Amino acid sequence: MRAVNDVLLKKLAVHSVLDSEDQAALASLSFAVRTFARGADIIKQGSDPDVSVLVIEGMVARYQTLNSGRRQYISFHIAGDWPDAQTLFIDKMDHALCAMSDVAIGLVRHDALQQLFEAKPPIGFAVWRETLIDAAIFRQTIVNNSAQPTVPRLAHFLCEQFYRAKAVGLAAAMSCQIPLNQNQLGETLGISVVTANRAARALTARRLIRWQNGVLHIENWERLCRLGNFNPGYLHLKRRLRTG
Amino acid sequence: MRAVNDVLLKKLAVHSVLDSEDQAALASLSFAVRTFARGADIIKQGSDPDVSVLVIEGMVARYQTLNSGRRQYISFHIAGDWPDAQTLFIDKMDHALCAMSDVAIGLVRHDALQQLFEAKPPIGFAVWRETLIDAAIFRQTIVNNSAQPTVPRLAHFLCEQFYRAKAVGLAAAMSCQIPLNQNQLGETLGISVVTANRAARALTARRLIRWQNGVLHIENWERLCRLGNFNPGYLHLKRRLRTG
DNA sequence: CGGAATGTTGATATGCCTCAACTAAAGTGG
DNA sequence: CCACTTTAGTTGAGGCATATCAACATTCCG
Repeated sequence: MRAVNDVLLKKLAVHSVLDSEDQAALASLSFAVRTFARGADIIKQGSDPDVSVLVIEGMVARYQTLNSGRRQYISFHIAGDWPDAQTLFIDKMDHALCAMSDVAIGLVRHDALQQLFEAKPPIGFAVWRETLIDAAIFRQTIVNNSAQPTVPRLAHFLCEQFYRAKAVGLAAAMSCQIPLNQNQLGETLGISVVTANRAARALTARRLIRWQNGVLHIENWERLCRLGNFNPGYLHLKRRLRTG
Repeated sequence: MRAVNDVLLKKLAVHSVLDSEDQAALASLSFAVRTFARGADIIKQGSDPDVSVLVIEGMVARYQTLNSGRRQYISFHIAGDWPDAQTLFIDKMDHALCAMSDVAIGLVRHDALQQLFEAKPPIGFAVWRETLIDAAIFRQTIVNNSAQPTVPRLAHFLCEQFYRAKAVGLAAAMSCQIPLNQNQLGETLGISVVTANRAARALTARRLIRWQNGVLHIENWERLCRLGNFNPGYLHLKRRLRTG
């Protein structure tokens, strides 16, 4: 397993520039490492956590449960992501956090973070920036789930996951891990399982992807992006990635 | 027209606690005031603004334009809101900002803000908190637009708009301004104009609302909330509001 | 007065949902 | 090791909610 502070530094470096003093301060943050099995809840909706979660390994997701019992997944997070920097200045969780695969996470106390941000504003700005990129991803999800038919919607979703994995070095040349089953996929895109299945088959039939056992292979990146109207600008990376 | 800094102070006070020194620092921020006519673009998608926008009067919206030409509205903002605190640490606008009604806005330079945040971290935290609440609203919009049928979806949208207006003193006992036409409503909820019309008629027919000329009257708050599965927790106000 | 923007309604088409059955793969316990 | 159950994926059929098309009503504004 990679060292916690390492994961964090590397991730922030993708988006922000920190001097060596700031980096040292970051490295001195103390994290408690915990693991969760696939499917487990990490933070429950309605709770009031005093710690923040950093993903070290695996994939975690935010979701909400509706009165009908249906779940709606909101976003997915991989190593280096900080899914509840979102909750730093917020009292009560308006959603839950769960493990999509077996995961390792680092926990750091909110008050320790707040002290660090007061002492080193640039670090606070870097983390703030992370939360703003998160928000940009939410906005894009609103657009994708509200305004695209199912097949482009799935295409866009896959493009985003792959591109983000690539950006932090977690993707192979043309493949990455997306450990969702088709039921969860439906609850992500706001469609039924059957429609999720048919959308996935449609992309496979057109030879744009292969997707088995939680591993996505992209067969035609160019066309997949075009079909999904995917344009990575909203991810606000410092530079375009090479995608084969 | 209300004084710019006044609007800002009052809004932050709804969510955060600032001491008198911080308040003084905030009051000293200098804003350039500008007005826009209904329908005008305030910031274009793809631009790289060096100023931040504070809404002083009227309603502004974020939206994206799809390749098909269809617009998807993402969020709406009223006096006191800071719609692009979201873009403070972000280079390029991934969406546009437009005026839904005639509006007045205050502009403040990014670098002035950043200096203020370095000098007075609590102010930065308060604004950060604002952006996190914005993000919470985005999350809820994902859930609403992805997982609710059209009539509850509209109900939820109206509940949110009214509740937010109420929270900052911009709503009458049981009514507030929602200056959208039915075309824009459709582009907000991800449905066609016709369906938007029928959803609005359905709520009217059930005597839950009246909605004319951009003014929404709520006839039965209780039932509207229940129908829309609206629970205001995600707005993260310090206390529940009295809603008659 | 005429034209544009907006709201309303009906008819038809269609994309997606639900229901249901079946296959395949992966545990699990005797 | 094999029978059994569970989980996940796949496919077809029929129904329903929403989109599209089209016409008309209403209001606003020049």
